[in-house]
Amino acid sequence: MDEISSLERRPDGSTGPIRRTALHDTLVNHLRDMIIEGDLEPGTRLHEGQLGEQLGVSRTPLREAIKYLASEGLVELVPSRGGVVKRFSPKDVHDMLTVLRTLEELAGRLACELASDAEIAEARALHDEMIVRYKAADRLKYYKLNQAIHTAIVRMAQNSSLIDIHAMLQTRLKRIRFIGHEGPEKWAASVGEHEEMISALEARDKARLSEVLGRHLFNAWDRVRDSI
Amino acid sequence: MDEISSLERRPDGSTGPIRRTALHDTLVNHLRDMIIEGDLEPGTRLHEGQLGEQLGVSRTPLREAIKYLASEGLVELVPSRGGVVKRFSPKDVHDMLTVLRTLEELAGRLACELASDAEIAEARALHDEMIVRYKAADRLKYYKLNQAIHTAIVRMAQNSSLIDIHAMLQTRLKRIRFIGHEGPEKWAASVGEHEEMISALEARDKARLSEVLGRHLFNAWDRVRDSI
DNA sequence: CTTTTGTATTCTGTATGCAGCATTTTTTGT
DNA sequence: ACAAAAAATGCTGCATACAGAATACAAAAG
Repeated sequence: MDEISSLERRPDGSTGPIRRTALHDTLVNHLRDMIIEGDLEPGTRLHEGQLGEQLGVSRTPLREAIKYLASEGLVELVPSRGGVVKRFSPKDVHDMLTVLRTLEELAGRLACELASDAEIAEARALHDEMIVRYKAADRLKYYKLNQAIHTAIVRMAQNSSLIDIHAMLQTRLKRIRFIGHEGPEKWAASVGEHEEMISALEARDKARLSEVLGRHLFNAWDRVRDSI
Repeated sequence: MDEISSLERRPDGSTGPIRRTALHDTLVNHLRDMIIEGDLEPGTRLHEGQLGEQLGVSRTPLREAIKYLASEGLVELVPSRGGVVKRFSPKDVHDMLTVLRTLEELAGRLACELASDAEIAEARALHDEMIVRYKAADRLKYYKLNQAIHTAIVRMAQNSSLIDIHAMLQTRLKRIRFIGHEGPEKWAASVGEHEEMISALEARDKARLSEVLGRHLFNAWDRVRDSI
């Protein structure tokens, strides 16, 4: 069963006045996940009737969600043909990574200035946990913690616009990263870069953190470029 | 009369099969303009019934447009209260400018590497035209050309993601800039920076162009910070 | 006079219906 | 048998209709 309605139910059994979480958000998140995880491949038309039936909602909220995702850049709107899952060329990915790199370098500098000691400790905790997952070869959890660390560093920069745009680019790239599973030696290199990142952050070494973050993304590109 | 339908009519009197431009795009652009130009002030609820009647469209496409703008960041979606024009705090603006600055610095470096001579010549032409408008004290045309030059430099970087995000930030900031009318001496300073920009671009001097672009935006912030 | 509660209105959220465009299949003419 | 035209199908785009939530207002109780 893939119906959205099940996701609407409140997790806790509380009895207060039921404030239904807006269907819109649920739909957007659901569709976004379907695109990222490859359930909807690039080039696929988002068939309103069929998709709506599958998810258990009518066409109207579905259309609104599709328009929303179009503005996010995951979906392309073709006149009188509706929404189509956007296809990213290797150059598109490279372009996104170039921008992401610049933004993370900025985030690194700001984070060194503005982060609280507590925040840095949290990042260290995430990192240590990630290392555990790495040694256990738990790819999925490693991947999630990896993302969480990058997001944490961006949050420490305390710049809402930066947070927004970074999240947007991460989302667009998620699908790509989902595919690009690197081999053991490249994985090790990635972990090494993360070690550097954390120690630079703890030392509040702007230049070094910024440099590592940039190098990290550049290497990430090298690691996945063949699989696109 | 403010009806959208009038905007749908084709400007030329051609007789071929009428391919109606999608109402969605028209509506999005119209609403965006209304927000930027202050017809819809920050905090205003986007009243679907009333607004739809005013524009001569039904609620359905209007809602879709509102959702789209929400994803763009100009509108906030409040559950069971619909769309509200987003209000930017001074810190929000500062945050956006910080990001924009980093992106323009990147664009400047890339442009020096990748731009064709023809493109640089075009930018110079825009600049010269802008100077003419400046001397004529034609604020509106000056402003438009100013924007066009920045956009042109970003385009020269030939990075689609950079172009997208830059455009998004420019849109969000447009409303602010619309207000921030600086005095004569500050205006002159801005023009001076533009002179530097163009000559750095013509010399393909990465470091200098990047530096000027950054300084330019930083100064722009100083020029408008009081009027927010 | 203030506060609270019940009711009415208004607006959002969702569903459905209809018209037009695109594409595919069928039919007709050579 | 092949090509071109015409019909049929399916989907999107927009409008309308209905249900539920929030707010505003009024009346009653303290």
